Amino acid sequence: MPTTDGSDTGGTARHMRADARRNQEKLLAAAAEVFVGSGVDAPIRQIAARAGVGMGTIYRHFPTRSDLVVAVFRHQIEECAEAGLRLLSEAGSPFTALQRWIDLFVDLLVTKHGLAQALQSDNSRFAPLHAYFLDRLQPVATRLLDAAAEAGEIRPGIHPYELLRGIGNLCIGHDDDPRYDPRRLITLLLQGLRRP
Amino acid sequence: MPTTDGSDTGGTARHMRADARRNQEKLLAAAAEVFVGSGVDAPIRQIAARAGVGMGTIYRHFPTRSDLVVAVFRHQIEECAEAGLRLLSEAGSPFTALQRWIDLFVDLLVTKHGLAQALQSDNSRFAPLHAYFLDRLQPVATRLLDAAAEAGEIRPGIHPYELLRGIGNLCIGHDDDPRYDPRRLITLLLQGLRRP
DNA sequence: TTAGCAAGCGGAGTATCGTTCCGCATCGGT
DNA sequence: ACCGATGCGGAACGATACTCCGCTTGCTAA
Repeated sequence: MPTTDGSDTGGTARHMRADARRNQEKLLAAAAEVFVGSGVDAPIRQIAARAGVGMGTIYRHFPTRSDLVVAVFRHQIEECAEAGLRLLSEAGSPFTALQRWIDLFVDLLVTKHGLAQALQSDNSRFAPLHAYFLDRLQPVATRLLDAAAEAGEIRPGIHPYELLRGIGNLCIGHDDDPRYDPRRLITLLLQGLRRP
Repeated sequence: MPTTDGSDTGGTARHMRADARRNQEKLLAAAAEVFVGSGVDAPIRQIAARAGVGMGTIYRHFPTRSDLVVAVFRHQIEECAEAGLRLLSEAGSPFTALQRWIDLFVDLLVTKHGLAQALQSDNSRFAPLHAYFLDRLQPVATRLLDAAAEAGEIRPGIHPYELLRGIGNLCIGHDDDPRYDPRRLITLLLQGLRRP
C-alpha cells in the first residue's frame, strides 16, 4: 500500500464538471508561473489571482499547498524516476548511472526555485510533497546504490533515504548565492562514497 | 571593515539606562528558553511575554530576529571559532583538526533546534545571523583547510564558504527524522575531500 | 532634594497571509 | 425549460510581523 493514495488531485478525475476541470487547469498553469517567479512559498492569494479564481476554488482542488506543488511537478518527478532505471541499463557502470541520475535529480531541485527548501521544511505544510518525492525516487535510488555496491564500486551500507535527503539539503539556497554551488559538494560526496 | 559593525546589540553598551540593560538581559534569557522549547522561529510575542516586556522593547533592542539569535548564541559561536584554532595546533594532523572542528560545528548546529534551518532560510529575516556566522567561522575554516591542503592531506581548491554552508545545509531537519543522521553524510564528504 | 528632559517602555494599530464557510451561480441531465 | 447537485467566490477570522506614539521612568544638573 503506497503512502500516496492516488484518489485525489493527481490525475484529473474522470467525471468532473467542465468548469471545475477548467479551473484546475488554470490553477496548475498559474501555479507553475508563480512558482518560477516567487518560489513555492508564494502567497496562495497570488496564485488564485493569477488564475482568475477565488480562494475557495484553490483550496477545493488542492487542500494543501503540497498537493498543488506535487501536481505541478509530477511530470518532472516521474521523468526523473524513469530516467534512473533507464540509466542503470544504459550507462557504462552502475556508478556512472548513479552519478548521472543524481545530476538529473539536482537539476530537478535547482531549476524550481525553493523546491529543495520546501522539501526539507520543518513546517509540516509540505509533508505530502515529501512523501510523494520519496515514494517515487527512493526506490530508484535504492536500485542504483545496490547495483553500484554489488559491482564493488561504492562502499555498502549507504542509506538511500539519507543520500536523497542530504542531496536535497545541499541544494537549498543555491539560487540566492552565486558563491554556493551544490554540485561541487555533491561531487565530493560521491567521491567519498567510492570504494577505496 | 568587518560586516558586523559592532555598534549595537552585541555586547551590552556602556552607557545604557539601568532599566534598558535589565530588559535586554531579561530578553536574552527569555529568548534562550523559548528557542529551546519552540525553535528559533517562535513568535516574537511569546518571547516578549516570557520576558515580561512589550513588543516595542524587543524590537528596540533587537531590530531583527537575527540580532536576537546572534546575541543568544554568540558565546557558543565564539567558542567554536576559538576551538578551531586551538585544534590546529594541538591535533595530530591538520586533517584530524579539521575533522574534530567540523564535529564541533555540527554540534553547534544540531543542538539548537532549527538553528541550521534559520541559517539557510531563503527568507532574508536571518541575514545578519548568516553574516555573523560567516565572519567568525569562515576564517577558521579557511585556516584549517589551507593547513590540510599544504600538508597534502586534502585536495586543494575547496571553498571554505561552500563547505561551511554545505555542512549547515546537511544539518537541516535532523531533529524531526530519526532516519536522517547528517554526520554520516558529512563523514562521506570529508572522505571525498581527502587526497587520493 | 528635586525639577526637567531625554531615553525607554508598552501595546494598540496596521498589514499580510493562511484557512474556513456559506450564500449564490452554474452545469448538465431530464 | 427546469431543477438539483456541484462548484464558485470572497468576506470573515485568527495568527503573526512590524510600526508608532503617548506615557513613564531613570538620570543629572542645579
